Amino acid sequence: MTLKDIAQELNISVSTVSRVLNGQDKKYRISAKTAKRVIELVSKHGFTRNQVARNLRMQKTDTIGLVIPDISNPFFSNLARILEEELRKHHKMILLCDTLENSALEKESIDLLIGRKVDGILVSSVGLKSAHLHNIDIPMVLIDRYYPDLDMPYISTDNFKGSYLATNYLLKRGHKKIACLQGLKHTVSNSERIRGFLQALRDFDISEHEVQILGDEFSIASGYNAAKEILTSSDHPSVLFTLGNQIALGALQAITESGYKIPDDFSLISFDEQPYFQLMNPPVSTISQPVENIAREAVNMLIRSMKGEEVSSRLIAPKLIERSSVNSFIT
Amino acid sequence: MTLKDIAQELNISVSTVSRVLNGQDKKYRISAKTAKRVIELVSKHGFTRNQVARNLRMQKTDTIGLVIPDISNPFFSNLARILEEELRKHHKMILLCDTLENSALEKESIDLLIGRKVDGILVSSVGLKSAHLHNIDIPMVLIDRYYPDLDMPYISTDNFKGSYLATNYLLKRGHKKIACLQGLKHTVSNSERIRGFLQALRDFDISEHEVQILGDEFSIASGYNAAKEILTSSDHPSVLFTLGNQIALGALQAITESGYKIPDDFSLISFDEQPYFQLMNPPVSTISQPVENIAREAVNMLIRSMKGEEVSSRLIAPKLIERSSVNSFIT
DNA sequence: GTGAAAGCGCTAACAA
DNA sequence: TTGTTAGCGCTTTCAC
Repeated sequence: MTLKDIAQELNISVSTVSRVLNGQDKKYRISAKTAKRVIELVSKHGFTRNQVARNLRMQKTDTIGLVIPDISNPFFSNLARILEEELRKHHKMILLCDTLENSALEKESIDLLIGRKVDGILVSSVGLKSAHLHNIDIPMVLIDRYYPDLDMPYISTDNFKGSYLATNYLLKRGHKKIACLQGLKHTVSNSERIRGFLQALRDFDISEHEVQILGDEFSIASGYNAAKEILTSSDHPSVLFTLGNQIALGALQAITESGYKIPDDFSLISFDEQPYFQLMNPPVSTISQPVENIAREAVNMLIRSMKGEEVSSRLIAPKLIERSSVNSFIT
Repeated sequence: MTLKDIAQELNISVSTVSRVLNGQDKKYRISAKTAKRVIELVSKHGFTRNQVARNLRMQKTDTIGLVIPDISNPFFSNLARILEEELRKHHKMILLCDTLENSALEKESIDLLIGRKVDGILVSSVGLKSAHLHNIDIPMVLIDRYYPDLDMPYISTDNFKGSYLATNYLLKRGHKKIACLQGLKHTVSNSERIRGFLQALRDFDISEHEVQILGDEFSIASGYNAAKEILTSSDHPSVLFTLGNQIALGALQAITESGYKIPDDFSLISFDEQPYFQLMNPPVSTISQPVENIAREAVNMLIRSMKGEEVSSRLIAPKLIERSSVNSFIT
């Protein structure tokens, strides 16, 4: 069923139908009677107008591309949930692209979104390179994973600060040998967290040589493997600092399997709070990211950017949640 | 940039450009030279053809609507991840609709998807009523949440069986007073789980009056509140059976806060395995849903349904994962 | 107060 | 081997 069908059935023109359906009957001074006839027929038949045709004509789609590395990671699924909610307020739908932390897929996804003429793109870039983000003339906001030197607005946790906070906390409690279990190298989230980690060490006059940095993915498997390696090495650190919630899960699994106890044998602190951390044995101290703020602000920025306004990037400070997974050597 | 621009620049017709871009140059015997000129220009300018126009002309969009109650629930985000991966193999993208467990939003979402002319819809229905799913002439597969008496293919966990399995396990270990913490009433997942629970009781000659059923959402908050109510009541059950992963998280939180120990004070078993359950104190026994199978099969069914093939519904049996959160009174 | 018609960018039937 | 053209369903300018 199309506007044309309705027009024919009522013996009026498609333009009139279109106008009524767009609530422009006042504006075009269409008689209340005609408007009523249209409305009634439409609701009787349950007609929904063809958005594809409309999008083509209007040169906009009311669709936003969401490009994220892994929707099954609770950090991103929480983000997605709020983004969706906020975007709906602006009558926009989300085209979802999960890039599986793969740069090639990310590039491909963005090309697909451009072809589909989305009105804007929210992307949490895998992050190794940003070439595919240049010269895109669709409003775009980087979220969580950004490129500091790319001229494109971003909104993210202040990963440096968060990591500094965590490391400083460890150092103040007398930890000197720290093993840092990182995520995907060369992503900003990871390198900023590493940077914060190293800066805190430096401020405490601890040499980088006393710490270890292991792992290569924001995944359970990577956390598990890295932790296993640590546990079987002769030179034990006193604490593990995991740079993501999934990494922590993997590390905890390895520790549990090996029969070690937290915090007696190893302390643990993790980036990226999740509800289950407080229920672990013992409850795990974490750095909590302002997911809700990030999501709302991202939509805000994108919408403004779509209106042609200038928007400036922002980093939001995370918080330390102290629980009982970190031992203290200071009396 | 459009096909027309390219055509003009090369002094050929749009149809030739279109044909080359669709890889139909052989079919239409377009000279290798012409084809090459097109390809070169296109790659030089980084042209992506307008899918909106193409979709209108082709009467299909290569887009699938995904309608789920809560993308932030790990069960659904895991599902979404695999669905996305599978659909990409068929060159389909996902339009995401999170209904926030709200029937009105679900109806609205489906209408929007119909307007956008998606090629198919995957829906995990909130479930209270199914009226809005009647008379939809787009291929549709129900996933996880279905309507048994609606003539629409579905794929889901066998919730009855899973719940029976869990309850039977409890009963065999001597539990008689069970508190069941349910999710959203009138959703199939919930009512089937309740049915399995009650059936197991009946098979053990235990009266329904000896058990409690509390809660009303698949959320942390609902689990927390229900558990609080149980903990403060005079008539303690020996075990909590939570019907969803989020409910379990809430219940565990309440138990921990109240200072009770699992399984000494209360036993606990939960529907819907997640990685963190094995890391709890103590590790929580669960019913594990075959998420990956469900996702792959859903896509399979939808694709076949889009080809006009008949597809039949299926329930997949879940598994019991025994850990140490359930006490035994049998010696 | 309403209608005719152009055109969004593409594909494909038909023509040459 | 390539071009012309109709038309997908809608919005909107211009005309009456």
